[in-house]
Amino acid sequence: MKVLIADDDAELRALIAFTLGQAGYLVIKASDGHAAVRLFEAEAPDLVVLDINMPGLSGFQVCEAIRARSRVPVMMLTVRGEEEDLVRALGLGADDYLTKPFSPRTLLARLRALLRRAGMESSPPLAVGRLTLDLAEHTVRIGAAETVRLTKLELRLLQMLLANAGHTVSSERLLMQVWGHRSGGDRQLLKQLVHRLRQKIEADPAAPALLQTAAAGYKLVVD
Amino acid sequence: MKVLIADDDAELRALIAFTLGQAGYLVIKASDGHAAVRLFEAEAPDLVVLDINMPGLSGFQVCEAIRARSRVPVMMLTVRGEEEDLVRALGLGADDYLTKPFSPRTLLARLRALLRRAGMESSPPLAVGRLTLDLAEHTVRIGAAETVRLTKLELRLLQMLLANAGHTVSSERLLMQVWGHRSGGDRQLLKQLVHRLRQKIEADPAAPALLQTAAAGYKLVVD
DNA sequence: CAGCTGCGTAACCGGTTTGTCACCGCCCTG
DNA sequence: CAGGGCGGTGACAAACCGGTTACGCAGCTG
Repeated sequence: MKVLIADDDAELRALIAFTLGQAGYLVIKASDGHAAVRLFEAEAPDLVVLDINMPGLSGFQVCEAIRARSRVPVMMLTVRGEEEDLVRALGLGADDYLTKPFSPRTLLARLRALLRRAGMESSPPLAVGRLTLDLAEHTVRIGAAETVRLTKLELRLLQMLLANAGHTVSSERLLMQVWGHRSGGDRQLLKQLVHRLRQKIEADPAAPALLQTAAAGYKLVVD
Repeated sequence: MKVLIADDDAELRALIAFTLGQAGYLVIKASDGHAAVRLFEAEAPDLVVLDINMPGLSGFQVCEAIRARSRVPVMMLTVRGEEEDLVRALGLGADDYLTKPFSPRTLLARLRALLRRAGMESSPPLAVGRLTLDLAEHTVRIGAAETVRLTKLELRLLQMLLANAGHTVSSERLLMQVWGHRSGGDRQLLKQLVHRLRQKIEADPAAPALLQTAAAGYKLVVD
C-alpha cells in the first residue's frame, strides 16, 4: 500500500511517514505542491495525504489535479478553524480531512476507514526491486519466477521487511508488528517464521540472498 | 432523502433539523438512544447522525445496533479531544464523524460527501461475464442456463463478489458487508452461506468453478 | 397445525499453519 | 579449552481453517 504525503512542514512529514511506515505502508514524501503532482504521476500511490497550505501549488490545486485523472482517496490536512477550507476541499472531491494538530493514532484510524471505504481491492500489488507482493492474494513473485503462496504470518513479516527494504528491522519491532503484542521471550517464533519464509522465497535457503540476518534483526536486500 | 438525528441536546437537535430541512432533507428526531433505535427500525432512514453521549443507549450502542442490521451511512458527533471515541466509533462501523462544535455548513458538506460516497456504491454492474444478477427478482442466471432463486443473504454475498469480480474479497469485508457485523468470530456464518450459495450456482459444488476459495477470502471467477 | 424455507449453530474431518522443543554449529569470552 | 549465548534446522503436537452434514428454530403458508 503506497501513500503519498505532501506537506511543507518537514517535522510533521517525518512524523506521518514514521507512523505509516510502522503500520506497514510504503511512504512517498513531497514538500511542495509541484513535487506532489509529479510524484503522484510517477508513483501512482493508493492514497494521498495533502496539506492545504503549501508553497507552489496549494493543496486545493493538487487535489484538483489529482481528481482530474484519478479517484484515489485524498485526505486533506487543515489548520483548525478554517472552515471555508473544509467546504472547499470536500467540494473539490477530497474524501476526508484532519484538523491539525492530530495524533498519529487518529490519522491511522481515519486513513484505514478511508481505505476500507474505497475498497482495498483496487490496491495493486506492491513491488520493490525483484519482489512483488500481492496482499489480496497472499502471494509473492520473485523476479520472473513462479509466484509463491504465503501464509498469514509470512505475509505480514515480508510486508514489514518490504516496507523497510534495504534497512534492518529489529527483531523486537518485527515481533511487535507480526504478532501484535507479546513480550521479549518469543525470539523462537521469529526464528521459525524467518526460516519458513526463507524456504519459500530463497533460491538457496542455506545462503539467504534476500532475507538476510543483520545485527539484532533482519533486513530485506533488493537490488 | 430521510435523515435520522439522535442527540439529547434539544437546541443542537433543532439547529441540525433546521439546517437539513432547509437543504431539502426529511428529518426525524430522537432525543435518546432507545428512541433512536426504535425510529431507525420504524422509519428506515437513508442516513443517521448520532451523538455519542446520550442517555439510555450511548451512540456506540446505537451504532452497533444499526450496523447489526443495516449498512446505512452513519455519522457520529463527538466532543473535541475524546480521541478514544473516534477510534472506537470508526471501529464500530461509523462512516464519518464531526467534532462539536461544528457549523451547519460543515455538517452539510460532510453529509453530502457521505451520501455521495454511499450513492456511488449503488451502481454495481448487473451482468459480469456469464453471470447475470437481477436484484429486484432475487435471481441469477449463469450463462444460458436456468435462472436460480437466491435468498436475501445469498444475493448480497453474490452482489459483493460480483462487484469485485476476479479479485479476492476478504472474509472480514464480506462479513461486514453482508451482515453488518463487526469482524469477530462469525466465520461460521460465511462458511455456511458460501456453501449454500455454491449448492445453487455451481455445476459441481465440490469443485467450485465460479465461487473460489482464495487466501483469506473468496473470489468470483468470470471468464 | 404440519410442512417448508431461511438461517443460525454445533460437530466432525482432513489438511494447513503455527507454537514448542531439542539439538546443532558458530562465535565470544573467561 | 569449556561454557554460554545466539541463530539455524528438523521434528512434532496443538491450534486453526475450510468444507460438510446435521439439527434447531422462527416465520410463513396451505
